[in-house]
Amino acid sequence: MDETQSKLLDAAGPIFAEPGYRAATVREICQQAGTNLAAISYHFGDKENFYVAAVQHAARGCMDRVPLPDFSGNETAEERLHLFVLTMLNRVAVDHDPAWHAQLLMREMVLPTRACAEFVRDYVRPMHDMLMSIVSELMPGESEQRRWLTAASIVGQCLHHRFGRAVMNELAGDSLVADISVDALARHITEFSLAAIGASASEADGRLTAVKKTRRRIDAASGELKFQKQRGSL
Amino acid sequence: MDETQSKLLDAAGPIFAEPGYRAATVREICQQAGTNLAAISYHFGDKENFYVAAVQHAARGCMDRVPLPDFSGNETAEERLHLFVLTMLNRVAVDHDPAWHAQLLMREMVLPTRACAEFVRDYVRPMHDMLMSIVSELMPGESEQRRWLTAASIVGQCLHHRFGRAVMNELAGDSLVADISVDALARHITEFSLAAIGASASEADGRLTAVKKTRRRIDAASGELKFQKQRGSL
DNA sequence: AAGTCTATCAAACGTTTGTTTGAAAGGAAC
DNA sequence: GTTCCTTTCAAACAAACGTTTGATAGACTT
Repeated sequence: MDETQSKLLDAAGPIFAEPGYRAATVREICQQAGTNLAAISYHFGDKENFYVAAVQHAARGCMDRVPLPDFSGNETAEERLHLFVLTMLNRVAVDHDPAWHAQLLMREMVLPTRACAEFVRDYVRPMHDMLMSIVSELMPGESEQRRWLTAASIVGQCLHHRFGRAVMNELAGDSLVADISVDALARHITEFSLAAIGASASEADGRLTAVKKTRRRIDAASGELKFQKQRGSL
Repeated sequence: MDETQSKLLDAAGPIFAEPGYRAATVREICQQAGTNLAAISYHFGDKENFYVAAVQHAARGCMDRVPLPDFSGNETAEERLHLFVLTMLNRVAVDHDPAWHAQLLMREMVLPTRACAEFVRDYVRPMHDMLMSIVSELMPGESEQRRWLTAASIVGQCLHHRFGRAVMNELAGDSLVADISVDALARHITEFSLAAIGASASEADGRLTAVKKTRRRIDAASGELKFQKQRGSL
């Protein structure tokens, strides 16, 4: 990977993520990257190809920063679900140092473009497969559609704390009710879902040693985990 | 309301909803509305004010089409939750005749603009209050934050079938696993949430007469309830 | 040392953008 | 019929956009 291309992709992320594709100008991106105006056309052909590359770049960055947990094999399904939820929240709901990785990917999810298929294949599919295997183990004998719906319920709970953030902040006002740590959030979603499935949530709550280990690893890698306020513009 | 303004707002909805604010041109909107190019500047000042008006217009349209249920008072909390979920899904997850109402509002939710505060006040807040009262009745004695988290879990499940639709279609491929009716979806989310809360889901499932009545009313008002594929462009 | 390929640069290109302008048209009031 | 106010219209405006151009400099090959 050329150095100029890296600089362009890094500079493009926040600009594509914040005001969107159309509002982002190649002039601003190039200026931010410290390159010439013609650099994008030269290296990527045109703006649209460059955007697709930026989405892939964001997906790689997001996966590198918060990798999927690799289970040793002796965790219970409940523990694995808790770890999955925690990982997912750290990927999408938490603003890490460069916050635009997740922002750009979430934009791609709601407003899919040409980059969507690849995004699903590289980023979404692995998470989906992992969750489906956990859910299948938690509710054996159920139909595939019921497991699919259950997975959708779990994912929806996680994603809501990204997509609904602006509205929830507006809704909560000065109340501290929406101010909650990622760990508490993961615990709630896990217990909520386990109770819904019918498994014993309290049973899973007792032995979460593996969760604590991974949580520490994520904390160390990502530094600040607090939520940020966001207010967009037109 | 002037007739020209109505025509402009109606024409603007799908154009603002589909490619977004920046990509929408006043020329195309005016041409679609059959008005002169200067009409938007004349009646609304500038494009940004006009966009805010379009969002308000969409919110009114969406609330008129799928009004909140007015409970007679003798429904159980479980029935009320089921009705609420069904209403919410019909508002956000289903593409009605003019599909752009919900599209524009969901865009406003994820990418908030100046129109967000008013959108929350008029559209989101009433739904939130209703859900919170139901949840409070379902889990008495719990802290406000736990009720808030529970409400977020329920709302997140509903919204996911709008925000995650493109990705879920891509994920499901040719499989029919993601092809599900709104009624079945509402039933799943309601049972899932009731089980999570700890209330008896089967108890609520037995007597859903009020639900059936309202569902018929919604069906009659909205006609086609099937999901639509959507594939965006840059 | 001459030739070749690649990357960068300032400048300019043609288009499209939101907005403004001044004239023209339509009523309502008197 | 004259005046006044609102609305519509075609035309033009300046600004910003993505992209292209031709020149320049450097690195590598022969």
